[in-house]
Amino acid sequence: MNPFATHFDSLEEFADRVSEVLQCPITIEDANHRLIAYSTHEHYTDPARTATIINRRVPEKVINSLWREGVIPKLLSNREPIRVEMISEVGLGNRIAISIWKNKEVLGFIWAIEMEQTWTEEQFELLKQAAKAAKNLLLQLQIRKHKKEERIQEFFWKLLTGHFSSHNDIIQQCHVLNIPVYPFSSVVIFHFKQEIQPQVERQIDYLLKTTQQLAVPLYTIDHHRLTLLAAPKSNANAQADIKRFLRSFIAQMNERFRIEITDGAFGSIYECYTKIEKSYKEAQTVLNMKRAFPHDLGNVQSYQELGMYQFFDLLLEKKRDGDFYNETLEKLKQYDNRHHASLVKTIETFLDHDSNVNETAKALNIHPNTLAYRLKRIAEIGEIDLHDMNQKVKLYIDVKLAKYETSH
Amino acid sequence: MNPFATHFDSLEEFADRVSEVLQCPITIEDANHRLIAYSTHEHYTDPARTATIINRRVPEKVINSLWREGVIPKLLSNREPIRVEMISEVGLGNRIAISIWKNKEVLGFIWAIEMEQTWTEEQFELLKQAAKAAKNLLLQLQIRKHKKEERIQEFFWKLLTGHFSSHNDIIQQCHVLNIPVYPFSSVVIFHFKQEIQPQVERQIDYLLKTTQQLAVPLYTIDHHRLTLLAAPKSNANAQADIKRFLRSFIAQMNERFRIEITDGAFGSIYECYTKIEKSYKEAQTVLNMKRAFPHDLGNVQSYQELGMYQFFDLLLEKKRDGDFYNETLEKLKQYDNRHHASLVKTIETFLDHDSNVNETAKALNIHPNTLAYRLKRIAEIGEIDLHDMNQKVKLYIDVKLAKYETSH
DNA sequence: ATTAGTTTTGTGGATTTCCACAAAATCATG
DNA sequence: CATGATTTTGTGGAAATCCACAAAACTAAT
Repeated sequence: MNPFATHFDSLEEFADRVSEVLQCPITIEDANHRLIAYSTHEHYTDPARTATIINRRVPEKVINSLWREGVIPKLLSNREPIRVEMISEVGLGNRIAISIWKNKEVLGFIWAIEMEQTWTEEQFELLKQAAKAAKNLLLQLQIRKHKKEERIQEFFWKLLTGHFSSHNDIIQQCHVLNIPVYPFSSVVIFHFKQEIQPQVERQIDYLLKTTQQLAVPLYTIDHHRLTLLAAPKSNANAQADIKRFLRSFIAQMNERFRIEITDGAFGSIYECYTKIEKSYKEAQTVLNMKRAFPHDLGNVQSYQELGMYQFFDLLLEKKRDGDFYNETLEKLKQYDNRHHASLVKTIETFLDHDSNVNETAKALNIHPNTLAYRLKRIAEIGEIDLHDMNQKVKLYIDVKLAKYETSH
Repeated sequence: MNPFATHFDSLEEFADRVSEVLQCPITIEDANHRLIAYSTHEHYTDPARTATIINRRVPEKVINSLWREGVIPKLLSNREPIRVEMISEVGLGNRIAISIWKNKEVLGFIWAIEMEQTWTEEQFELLKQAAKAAKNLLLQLQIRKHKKEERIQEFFWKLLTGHFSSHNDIIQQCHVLNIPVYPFSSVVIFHFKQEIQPQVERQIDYLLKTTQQLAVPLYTIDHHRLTLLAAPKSNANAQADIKRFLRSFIAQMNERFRIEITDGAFGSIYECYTKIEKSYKEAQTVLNMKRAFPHDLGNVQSYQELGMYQFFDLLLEKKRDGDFYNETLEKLKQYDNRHHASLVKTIETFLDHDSNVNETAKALNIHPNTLAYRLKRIAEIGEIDLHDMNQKVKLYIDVKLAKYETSH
């Protein structure tokens, strides 16, 4: 006899019924640990549950603990209820949990708190039945969500490609689509090693929905790329917050799902939503430049950090028009060719290392005096004063620009 | 009785007649020391005269000597014949010279060599008569020249403004207009302190026609500016040759005529005549940048030396579009405003002096440790690594660009 | 192979730069 | 004007950079 084989008007009603049957507080989450429903009978409740109910989602540090303890991996691979030992650092009491399945996909979880008495075999059996019953209720939710999701996707692409010209129009649309609005935002792009498969999409969704480092009101997936709108909490260290998010997102995708992300980048942080297009372009520029200069821009992620490479596309265009002939560089190249030397490589490395002789010598595996000699020759042959910032800047840009041109 | 009161078919005939009458070699030059005619009777001839005849103009070093000795100034202010002592360093024998006048303008000169016998009063008188007779002959020459000059002016402006698209068309036009063609050329612009008056135009013409450091096939004058096409002799040190020309032209205008030239600049050196337009634009860019950055570009003359400022117009355009927001710079500016400090000035000077602490401290009149402290603060406040070339370059450009923007 | 010219590496000392610490001066603010 | 924070200047020693000189290695010709 199944106590859940009746019709429920809402998921709340269902949660209350499960709670009644099992005599303990019940929480139902979706696959991304968003709160879907919770029982309201008066029972003891642990701090983790309270926090979950208040924020309408499970706190990130709780999720992280559960991953570390192997609880969530077990739930994702196993249809049986499992007992979860107390994790007092994050306020989690003794729990019983079970995942809700549809075919091979996890739709959500039911969490129970194990009260004074240890659960009987019968109680475990009842929880399994509850999980089966929850499946249909969750499916209905999902269908409603999918329809909305499509409209949101289209809206996001319009934002990215600069389809709107008024900030207020955008805000209004957000309200209609129930997209939260934040004061500051930046476009983030991740480049994945493999093309992103539907299963990975769910994993991405999972991480984005569970992260609380910053808000991700919108995201979209396209081939190898995940593009999202990131809203840092404060403006003060927004830059740093986004960087931290990038790092942890890449790490978690790898640790939890063995998905490799080759690269991540983000554009400037803007207040006006019409600037999302610009931020998107900037993020793309960062990715392009990182591909062209993997060595130079290895740990650059933001458009700000891109420095002089910000305007390389502009310069390349002019260079293609035949401008920017650099006499010094041409003379050095010529010398390199005629005497198969490597003056250009030498000056590039020297400038890469902030004109520091020792560091450069190490990087080139040559004696510091050798470097000094070469620099003397470079100054002579290229007719350049290596203590003149303007000349050095021009030469540095031209060297890198020449590389950029051939890398295209 | 005037022995020159007859009709002469050519100036050569006239020169021979003067030579006959005075019993010595005669050379007639225009106001720019170009050879107009010379006598062919067999007499002793000094090396200076030989060289003049072969090159069809007086060698520059001879002209320079004559200026230094005060001979030419005297000829330009005085209608009497004068005796010129031998200047053996430049191969000049004992000479008698007189200027040819029309109203208040000197049209040219007659030079005689004083042979063994010292000239009599009568001979001086005959030379004066010859000078008067030469006037009409020279005037006819001038009229022919003026007409041609107008067509050449128009042609030069067309070249400067990119009116022609084929190199060969241009060369052909040059042949028609009798303009010599050179393998390499660059556009030079001089900016004069005062608007250029007709009298100064003649002085410019004089210097340009007499210089032999490089060829000046074309030039034009417009308000404060003299624009000319300079053809260096060799390609090897063309850059240096043009620089030398600039320096000496400015010096000579000042020394000889008390005319002040505020600035001079030149574009890249091109082979193809269609690139004259580009060289002209480049020279203009140099002048504009020098006006905006007098301190930074004090002794820059060529487009090559302009370095990174070459593309400032391009960058400014983008900056006006709202790109190139530099977080570091904004933070420093903000700090400067709030605490009326001078971090921006400090970092600018530091970068101006190639990141050299001691030099910068001297330039700012502060203790090196003060500078070190400020640099530490700059790194903290601007969140910049002052050993990262890329970041430094970006900051340097943005600092200068901000100045450029306000200077407009 | 020889040879002159160029490049690399090594050595040692003069000079400069860098840092840590501290005192003095200045500034902001109640 | 008292106070604490920030900035400037001073001192001295460790570390690094620079430079001159020379030997060795290498190259490109004859």
